[in-house]
Amino acid sequence: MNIGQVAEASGLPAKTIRYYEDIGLLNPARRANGYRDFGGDDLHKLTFLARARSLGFSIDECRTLLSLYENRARSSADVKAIAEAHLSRVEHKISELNSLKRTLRDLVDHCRGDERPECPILDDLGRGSDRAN
Amino acid sequence: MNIGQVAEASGLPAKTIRYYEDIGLLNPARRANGYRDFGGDDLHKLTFLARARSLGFSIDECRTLLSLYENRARSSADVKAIAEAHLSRVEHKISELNSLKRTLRDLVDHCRGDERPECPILDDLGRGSDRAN
DNA sequence: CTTGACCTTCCGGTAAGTGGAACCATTAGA
DNA sequence: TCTAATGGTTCCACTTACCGGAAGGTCAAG
Repeated sequence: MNIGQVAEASGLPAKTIRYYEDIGLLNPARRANGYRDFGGDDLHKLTFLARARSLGFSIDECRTLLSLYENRARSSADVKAIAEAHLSRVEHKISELNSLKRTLRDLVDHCRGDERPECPILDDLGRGSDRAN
Repeated sequence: MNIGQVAEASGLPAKTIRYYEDIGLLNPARRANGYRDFGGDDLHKLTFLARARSLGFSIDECRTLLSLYENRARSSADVKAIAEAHLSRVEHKISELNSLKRTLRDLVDHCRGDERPECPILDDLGRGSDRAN
């Protein structure tokens, strides 16, 4: 398959696929004309990567996950550890964003949003860091 | 004040302050010896920026916010619009992360995490995109 | 006079790609 | 057969918001 076809099939942009090859996640064969020649296993890797990336795993985690995927002697504990670490990162981020959201909501709700210059949002930003959060 | 002192006072690293000058957020005076010489207004700007950045506003938004802050003829509506846009970005991100979290939680909960290779997480990643989310 | 802390600029790197230029290959149509 | 369209190729620059480090200038203290 040409790159356009695996791009279509995997849902990843061709640019991204080339990039993945560049950083060594992939090693597709080459034809005589220099074109990449992707096999079914390459496509499979790419869909694996697409899914893993869509779950927010970093490229480095994807690399490890992929090697575990291809290693029949793996321990599921290793996979789970990566996923749990990622999950707690996500949970941490969510709580950060929730606290951010409350602050922003509060600021926004107190601003009239009219043609006048008075603005509690700017007041907050301008008033150093002596606040309650 | 020297950069180390405003860094201390604003809570921003000196590197960041130089960067902010570089991208035109700031224009501190210079002494004869080439050292930056920060005034009270510079420090005020920096604390404004530190707070705005900590609320997750982009540098570009900070630039706009700062110019509104310094513009006595502003409309609070302009400020509010920026904050609301940011708030909805945050809310959007939160809901994305929540759905991600559910998926990851589900995957993690179904993985034994032992020394055996069987792993529902890898099964999911490897099984194309024919799933329910 | 030297040591150490502080300042300066500049270069490179980060994550994960995206956009574009310049160029080659393949194929369909006039 | 020429040409145009489409789709490959490589390489370089750009993105965000900085951080790390090198090479070197400045300043106060001992």
